Amino acid sequence: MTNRRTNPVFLNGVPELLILHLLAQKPMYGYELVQTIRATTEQAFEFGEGCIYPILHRLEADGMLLAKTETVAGRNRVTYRVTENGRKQLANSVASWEQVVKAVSRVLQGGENAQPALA
Amino acid sequence: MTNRRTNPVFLNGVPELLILHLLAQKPMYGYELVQTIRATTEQAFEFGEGCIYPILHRLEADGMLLAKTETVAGRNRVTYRVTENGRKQLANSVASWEQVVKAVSRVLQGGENAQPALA
DNA sequence: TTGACATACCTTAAACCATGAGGTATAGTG
DNA sequence: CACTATACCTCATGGTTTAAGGTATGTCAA
Repeated sequence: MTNRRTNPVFLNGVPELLILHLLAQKPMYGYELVQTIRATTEQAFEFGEGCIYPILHRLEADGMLLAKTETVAGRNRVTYRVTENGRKQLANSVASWEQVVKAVSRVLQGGENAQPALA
Repeated sequence: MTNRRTNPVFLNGVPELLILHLLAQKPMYGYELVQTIRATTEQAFEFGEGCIYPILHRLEADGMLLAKTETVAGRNRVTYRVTENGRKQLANSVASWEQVVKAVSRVLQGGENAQPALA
């Protein structure tokens, strides 16, 4: 009880989707992604760095992202951009997400004319 | 890897949401819920019984559902209906889900100067 | 000059959730 | 008699997010 979650419970896979999309728009580094997601969703999502960094590493290892390390103002930065495979993966993820939204809507809106599943 | 999942990866919390909604429409038993979800979503979701039953038990323990056991044609049935608290919880879950959808849309549509799309 | 804060990277244990496989039992069909 | 459908259930596994921690530099104010 005392469900003190910072984020809603519907997030499985969403961080990866958003990361791929944002990086497809413009190369970014991890810390920047964390801030951007929080700002763009108006605090609806607050994915911590412990969520974002592992995903970035995994996507890079899977060939979805390319990393470039640089030094800016004495600090390290690892900037990521999506590869061709990453764009394909993004398209799949978006389609998958839209399918989920559609399926949930179908159940939530099916009130009266819901057909009995069993005879 | 061969990502051979039956369901998409975006499902966290969705089964509970659908269960609450469906039971708010009409009392049902577990096996019926499994079939109904699969039928209503046209196979988009196929939540197994290992997913549904634990949720039913937890929701009942939390006072969101009321169970009634009966015997039909020699077989046991446990029919669930939502309580007053269950309906409140459902309203919260729906609101939460809509917030998630909205937040994801905001990110996915940002960057391309896209116009607000209507459903 | 000290301390706080923002930047920027990272790891790890724990919690949570769906999956997939297994188990029990009855009724009906071929 | 075997097989399928119904109807309940549990459990180990794996994947994902969380929350907390660690490292280090630059900036600004007291």
